[in-house]
Amino acid sequence: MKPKKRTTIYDIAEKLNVTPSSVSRALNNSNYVNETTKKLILKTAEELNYKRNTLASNLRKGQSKTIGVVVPRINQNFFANVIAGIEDATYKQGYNLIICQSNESYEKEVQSINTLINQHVDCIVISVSVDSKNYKHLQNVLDHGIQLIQFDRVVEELETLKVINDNEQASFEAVNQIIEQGYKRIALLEGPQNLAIFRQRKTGYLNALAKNNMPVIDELIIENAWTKELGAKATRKLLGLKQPPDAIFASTSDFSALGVLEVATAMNFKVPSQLGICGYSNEDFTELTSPSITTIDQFSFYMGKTVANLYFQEMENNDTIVVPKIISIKPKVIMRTSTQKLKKD
Amino acid sequence: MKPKKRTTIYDIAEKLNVTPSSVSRALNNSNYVNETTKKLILKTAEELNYKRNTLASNLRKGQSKTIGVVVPRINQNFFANVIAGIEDATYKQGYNLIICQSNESYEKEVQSINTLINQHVDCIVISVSVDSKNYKHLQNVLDHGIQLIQFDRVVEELETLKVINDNEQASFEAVNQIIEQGYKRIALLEGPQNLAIFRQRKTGYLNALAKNNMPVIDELIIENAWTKELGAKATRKLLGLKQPPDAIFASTSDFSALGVLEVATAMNFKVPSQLGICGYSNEDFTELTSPSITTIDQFSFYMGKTVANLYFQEMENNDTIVVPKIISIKPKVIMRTSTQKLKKD
DNA sequence: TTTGAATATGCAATCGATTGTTGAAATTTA
DNA sequence: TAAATTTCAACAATCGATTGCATATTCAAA
Repeated sequence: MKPKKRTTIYDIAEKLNVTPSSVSRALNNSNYVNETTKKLILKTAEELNYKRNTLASNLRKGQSKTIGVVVPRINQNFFANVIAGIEDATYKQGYNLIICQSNESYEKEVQSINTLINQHVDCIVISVSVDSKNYKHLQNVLDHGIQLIQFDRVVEELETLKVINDNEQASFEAVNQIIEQGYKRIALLEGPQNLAIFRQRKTGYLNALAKNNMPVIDELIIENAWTKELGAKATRKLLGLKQPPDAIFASTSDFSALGVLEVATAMNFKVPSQLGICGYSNEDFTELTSPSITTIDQFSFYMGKTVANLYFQEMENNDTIVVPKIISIKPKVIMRTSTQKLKKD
Repeated sequence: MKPKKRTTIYDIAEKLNVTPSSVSRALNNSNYVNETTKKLILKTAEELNYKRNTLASNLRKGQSKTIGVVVPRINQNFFANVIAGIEDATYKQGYNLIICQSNESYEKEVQSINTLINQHVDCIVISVSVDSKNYKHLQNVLDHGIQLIQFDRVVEELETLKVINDNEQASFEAVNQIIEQGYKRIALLEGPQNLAIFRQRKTGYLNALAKNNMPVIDELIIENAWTKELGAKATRKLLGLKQPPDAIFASTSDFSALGVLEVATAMNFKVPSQLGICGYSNEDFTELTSPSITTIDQFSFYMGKTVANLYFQEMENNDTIVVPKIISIKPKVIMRTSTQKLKKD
């Protein structure tokens, strides 16, 4: 590929015998150019197939109109939807998106952050990896005067803009509904407790038990069961107990819930009559399994849009002091067959 | 957010009483700096929390180490996986990804391309939208000396690097296997024929019929049935025929196949005994439906990696002329329950 | 006709990093 | 000791666009 010479404002200027300044002004639709000259410049630019060099422009203007996004995995439904939502909103404002995935690795997360700082992005949007050990790298973002917005998996101690789900409330409601269906021994598959979202979901579970005067049974709470495989493993253990649970709340993810369902089916536990199952995230597949899986919808696309709009909104009152703001979106329990012990009304 | 002053090479230079040139050379690990000075500069850079301004660097060097990606939808499994694959490979080379989604709209596709040209990306990777009317915008990419790689949905007339699936062959094999299972009247749901991939899949279908001496029955070929809803609609029509098909090949997508399955179930057609169903793409959900859906795996993640590596490879022999190269990946038929009319061996 | 304002354009510095050229100092070789 | 060579660092131009300041031109008002 030969690196072709691209037309610049100098080329246009030379051709028309004006200065680059005027060309620049014309292209930026400034008032300080004669209407006739402006039209002529625009026409010539078109003819020469001129494309502004954003690099140069950004360098001069000290901003990049670019937002960096760091997520654990691009190809996970929830994150893909959030990104789609962000893209949808930012595109309309003429902003670009640079996407990085951390692959749940702390090192890669740090490197991604550094790249984005180097790129002079105007804002960094992040959902931290499980593996996140500390938040020096996030502090660094702030130190560089770059707006930082955390979503979903947030570091609570760090005071930044945040868009989160009300995990505790959602979890509380889900467990409540499970109890209403008549389940008595509800197991919990919990996620890595270093992440706030998983702690909150656990709290919601505990609160629901307490409200219904149900005891907390330690052997029914399984740590770190947040993938399909770990969910399956946990289920094998749970269903092998002397007193197995009659419902399993996979608070970590729908993938985990899928593991539960597969093992339950293999072990000949009838779902939902003998075993209720509830997941988290409303992945597309949850309505396609048989039985379909009860889950919690997080409004991921909307979440993405909210993140983007939060940024634009904060941009506007840039003179005032930044108040760490938290937007909490209330997720919705999607009741499906896997927890329908009672007949439907 | 106050736009903080960031440390530049000038700050470092001033502090150490050397010139910016030396700082630059030290940071780039050039040999033309004294080893002691180099260490000192590196140490000071660290202390001052220096981060290279990639904009300036890129402007000067005339390259951006950035690859632009345009896909119809980010949050569609196939594309998300391809992107993840691209990201995986480019990240290792220190490249960044700018992602745009066309939302299947020609206008947005053109705009996205223009943005990427402005951004001086080194390469543009695209899978065109259904709505793509012409390819002036793609030609424009080439005119600007930017490497262009098309994948999956490619414009055949345009001679660029391409990474595609062998759609015809895959389609041929799938239909063959369906025939081997004993199905006699196989319907085809075809996609918009302006896209080559859909034409190829149709050809594969026709070839398989011909090879098995089976007639082409016009009323069994349904145009433009490429979403879940259109797939469902087509199925209602097909199953209402005097002589309904005993198998439906949704060559367009798994979503379409899902529509088929739902309608078939609703209309009390037994799958696979009365009706065989085959989709395309191996979306995650296809193994979770009941029955699970036979489909074709396109190795999406691998496809992404291939695209990225193709670029890096072409970069190396940049002095030679660019030969339009096509890499064809052979997809794999995933035989599942939905077409298992015969007992398994 | 003169003054003043409004309008248009040019000049030159700037954003931050890179790099070819040049020259001084240090080192090696004769 | 002188000459030749190597090593290191400074200087200055450059990438392309933007913008504050200064100047020139035009036009209307006095």
